[in-house]
Amino acid sequence: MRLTEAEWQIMNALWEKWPATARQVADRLPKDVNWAYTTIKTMLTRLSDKKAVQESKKGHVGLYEPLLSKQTAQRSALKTLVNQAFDGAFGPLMHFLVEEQTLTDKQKLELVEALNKDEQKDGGKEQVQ
Amino acid sequence: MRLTEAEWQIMNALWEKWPATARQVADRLPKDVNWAYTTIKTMLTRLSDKKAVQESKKGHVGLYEPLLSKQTAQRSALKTLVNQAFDGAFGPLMHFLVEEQTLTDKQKLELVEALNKDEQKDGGKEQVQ
DNA sequence: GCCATTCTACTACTGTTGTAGAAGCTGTCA
DNA sequence: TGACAGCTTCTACAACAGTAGTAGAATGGC
Repeated sequence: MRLTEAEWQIMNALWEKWPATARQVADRLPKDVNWAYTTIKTMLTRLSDKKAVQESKKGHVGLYEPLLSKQTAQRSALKTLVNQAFDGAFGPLMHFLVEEQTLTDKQKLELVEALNKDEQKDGGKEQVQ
Repeated sequence: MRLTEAEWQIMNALWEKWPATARQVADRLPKDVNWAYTTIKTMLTRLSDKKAVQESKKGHVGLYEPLLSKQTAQRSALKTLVNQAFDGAFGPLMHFLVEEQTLTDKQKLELVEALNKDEQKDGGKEQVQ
């Protein structure tokens, strides 16, 4: 499932807490996103057409909830990125992240920690320090 | 600079080796990309309009070369992804990469190695370029 | 010199995305 | 009971993305 930029905004707002009405979604959008209410409705309808969200009615008011999980969407966005920009392999992406002034030292530290935790989980071999 | 999916294909072919003619770009596209020659020309022209490539003439034949580096394009694609899908922070992306069955053990190893190398580099004195 | 091939420039069509106005329901409060 | 607030559906439309046809200029082989 492919989300457009605007759709990500909506979905992010929805993932935050759901079910939600269109109004609630609107209220949760970043302040710099100044869309008309109808714009949000349109987006939600389109997302519903794409089966990324599900709409139900409480009275005459629409309630929305995600059908697509954030994780799944992230996974597929990442896959698209890797395919189109990093020769289809994670290696180059990793390389890029580590080498290309993209990560702060703090982030590198976090990454090392995450990896260590992961290694332990996996059965604990050598540690990174 | 924002590249569309089709534009990535073209740019990838161009980054491979340049300057290149439209024909050469066409020949380098993945086999499953079956675009008419004119489609590639159109793309190259659009990329030239966007200043992502530069066109020059050798006789009446166009020669193309990238103005936008792959690295820069990667960086900005990554930034967009992180902003839209990972709450604008690299932490969640890292977390995702490490935790979500995305990385093979081999990739993790590579990553650890890259990080270690990087630490050494950063830990020492200034770099000579 | 002429024809087939190969380029180039220009134009066009289609679908998708971003954005929103208009107008019609419904519940509520004075 | 009627005015209003707030919701909904419908409709629109411009910009962009993907894709390619057409026509004319240049080139190369014979």
